[in-house]
Amino acid sequence: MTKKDILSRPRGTRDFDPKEMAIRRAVEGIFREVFETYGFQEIMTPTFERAELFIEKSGEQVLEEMYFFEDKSGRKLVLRPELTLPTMRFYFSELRALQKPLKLYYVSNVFRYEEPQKGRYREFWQIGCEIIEGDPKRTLIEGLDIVREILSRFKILEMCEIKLGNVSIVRKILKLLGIQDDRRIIRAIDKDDIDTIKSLTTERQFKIIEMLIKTDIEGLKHELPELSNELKEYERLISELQNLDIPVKGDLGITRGWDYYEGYVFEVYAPWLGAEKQICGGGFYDLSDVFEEEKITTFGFAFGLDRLIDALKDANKLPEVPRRKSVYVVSLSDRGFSIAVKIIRKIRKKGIICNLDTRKRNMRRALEYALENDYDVMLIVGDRELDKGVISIKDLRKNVQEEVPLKGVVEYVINILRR
RNA sequence: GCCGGGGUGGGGUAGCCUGGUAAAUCCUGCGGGGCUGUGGACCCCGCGACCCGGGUUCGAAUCCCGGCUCCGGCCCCA
Repeated sequence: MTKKDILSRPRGTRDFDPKEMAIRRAVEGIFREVFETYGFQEIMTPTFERAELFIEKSGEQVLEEMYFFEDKSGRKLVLRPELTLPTMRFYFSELRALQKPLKLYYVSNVFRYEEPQKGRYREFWQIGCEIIEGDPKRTLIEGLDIVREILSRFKILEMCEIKLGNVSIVRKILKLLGIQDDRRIIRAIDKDDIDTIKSLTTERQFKIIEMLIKTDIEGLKHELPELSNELKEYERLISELQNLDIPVKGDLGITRGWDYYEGYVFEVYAPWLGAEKQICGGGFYDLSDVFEEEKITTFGFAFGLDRLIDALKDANKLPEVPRRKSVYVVSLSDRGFSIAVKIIRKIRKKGIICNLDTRKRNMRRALEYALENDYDVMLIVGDRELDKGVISIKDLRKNVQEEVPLKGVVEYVINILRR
């Protein structure tokens, strides 16, 4: 293990410097505000879970894409690859007594063992929510309205696409065509892979699946009259959402993780991101079999924080990071330093960002430092001042300096910062 | 798992094709000084790097092989 090895990060992980963190916190803050104004409450679940929680649904092979390990007593564990299953586990084990609809949100890191590339990391952050129990139609409208609000707060609503599909309809169509849960076809539908579909289907099946991909509702209604009620409802819902200024587009080709989704599903795209342009996805799901519980209405979605931030950067729509007023204190002697510590304590108590020179810089460099780092005020605690019982206070914005008696310093500083 | 392009001080780079003078360019950063206590300037000094391992060669940052890793594209995506 060389020094270089020790200094390198695990593949697919990132460090965030102060500048980046300020952006992330600002973005996160907007999410929190929207979720809370919509009546959601925050939860947090463990970073790792029993592997069985995730295997139960999709089988052992999903371990391939997860960080899997055993603890000292041989318990099989994984770093969580998503947050819907942990949230529902939490719900069924401890939260079921809470009143419904239960609206929960989370901001958490998740882990997937995949090849990193643009917009894909092995550790990334999801901000999402779940709505547990409620009328499905109202839940969908409420859910998509939050998505609309979030996109609107970030000023990218008009630039994004929200596509609404329905995996139950897709499933029924395939069943009516005599195709039984064929993952290859479903995958091909998701990717608009016409050639694969053609090679796997008869002429009539192909014709109808093509209608499905194109979301040709009229054509489907004509070919599959058994489904006309559901298709009509789908159309009606889309136009209702549009009337509510939620710009969804119907797209029956959206299949998402076929495994637990059921009913309406949606995805949000930021088309300017290229290959990995999906920034949000979700829908209704059914985990009753995993937890051996009665079926209840559950809906959720998650934004990929990292991708959203990429999208905001590329579109030049990053939220403003609020700037706080700040004070820099320079002391030119050890005697001055201990006086400075006492003064700075009082200023900090007022909630003002305050820093002091702990490097023994000379006056010139200290001033340069304060200016380069955008401080508003600089206090000079030097022997010359202390002999007179004062402190020099420099307004760095106006470039004026005054000597102020020790007792009046805090008030004087606050006064300058108020301007 | 596959394909393509990269990895040179803390950050950004030149050098690589066409190996060679004492092992490296420029910008920036950082520290100090000029200026013994005051404006981001300027000047000076200092700090600091060829991803790792093998090979070819008298000689490798440079060429070859392998690995790691980063970027991008596939595959996959609970």
